[in-house]
Amino acid sequence: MPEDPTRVYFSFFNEVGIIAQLSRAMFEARMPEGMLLPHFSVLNHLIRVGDGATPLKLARAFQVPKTSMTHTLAGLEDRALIRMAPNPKDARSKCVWITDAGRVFRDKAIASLAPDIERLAKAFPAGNLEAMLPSLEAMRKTLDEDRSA
Amino acid sequence: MPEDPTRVYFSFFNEVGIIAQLSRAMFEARMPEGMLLPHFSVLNHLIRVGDGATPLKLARAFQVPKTSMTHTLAGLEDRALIRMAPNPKDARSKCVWITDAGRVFRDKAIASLAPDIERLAKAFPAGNLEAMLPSLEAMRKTLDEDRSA
DNA sequence: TGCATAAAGTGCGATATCGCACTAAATAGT
DNA sequence: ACTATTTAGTGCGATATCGCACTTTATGCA
Repeated sequence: MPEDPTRVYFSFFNEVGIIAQLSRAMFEARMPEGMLLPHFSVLNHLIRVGDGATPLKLARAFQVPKTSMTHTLAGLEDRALIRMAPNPKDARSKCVWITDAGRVFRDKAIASLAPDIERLAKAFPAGNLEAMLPSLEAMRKTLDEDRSA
Repeated sequence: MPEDPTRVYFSFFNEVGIIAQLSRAMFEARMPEGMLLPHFSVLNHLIRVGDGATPLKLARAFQVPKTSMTHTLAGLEDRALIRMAPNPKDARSKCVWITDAGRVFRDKAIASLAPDIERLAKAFPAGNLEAMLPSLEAMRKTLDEDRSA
């Protein structure tokens, strides 16, 4: 019974959409007033991948329009969690550096999320998720390339 | 090498978030001006699950605040794709019915998405996705129950 | 029955998101 | 070297999203 394949895609994207929504809400419930998931995501990225990248690089990494990244970075800079310096290699451009306060914030945020993760882990062991990661990455890349094409 | 389990959750939610974002953009690129994914999703739901439900029921089905659903339904009603009638069982409430125009719109939308799905299916066969569906549903339900608790 | 509480829907305000178009700077092609 | 084109970032405007508070109706409880 080869079910209507279209249905499978719709179901998949529907589930993914709701999970994204709910997990984001869960994250943001732990954040201090005005701090949103994108703020945290950028800080996390700066630490994991390294800082000094340009806003455009970050926008591409997160697959958001550059105007959205500008907005997110402005919020982080206002709170002194990042610092924006002119790019010595390109005067049109900037470099984004995380500050000490930014590192502290990121660490605290992760710590504050621990209870949620732990609770989730009980119902949904990490190994279970890990198995899905390669497929999800593949799908993300497919959509990504499709978009650019 | 039992990697930091927290990392796994972060990666998972990160991938899911980007997929949700990109797939939504792909969908909306096919929609006529002003029609968004939530509009389509509601129409699709009304057909698949059946219409006559209240706005609150729909809000819960999609895990969005009821104000968001009010907004989405208003858009659909303005375009005469749904009809809102008073709920005979409860004067506070309403019932949402899909119109003929709504059915036509939904069918056309699906048809217009076919090329995208087909393209995706080449890089990412439906069977591959189908395998993930049970896990995704389980995660969605976990988050859902967690939220209500 | 009468009153307190809860629930359904919406108006309003705040803000995140994002497309468009602009400026300034780099790059390509002659 | 000069001009045309491309690129990085952002201001602006439109709108989706969502929290809060309010109205109206239902429900629970004495």
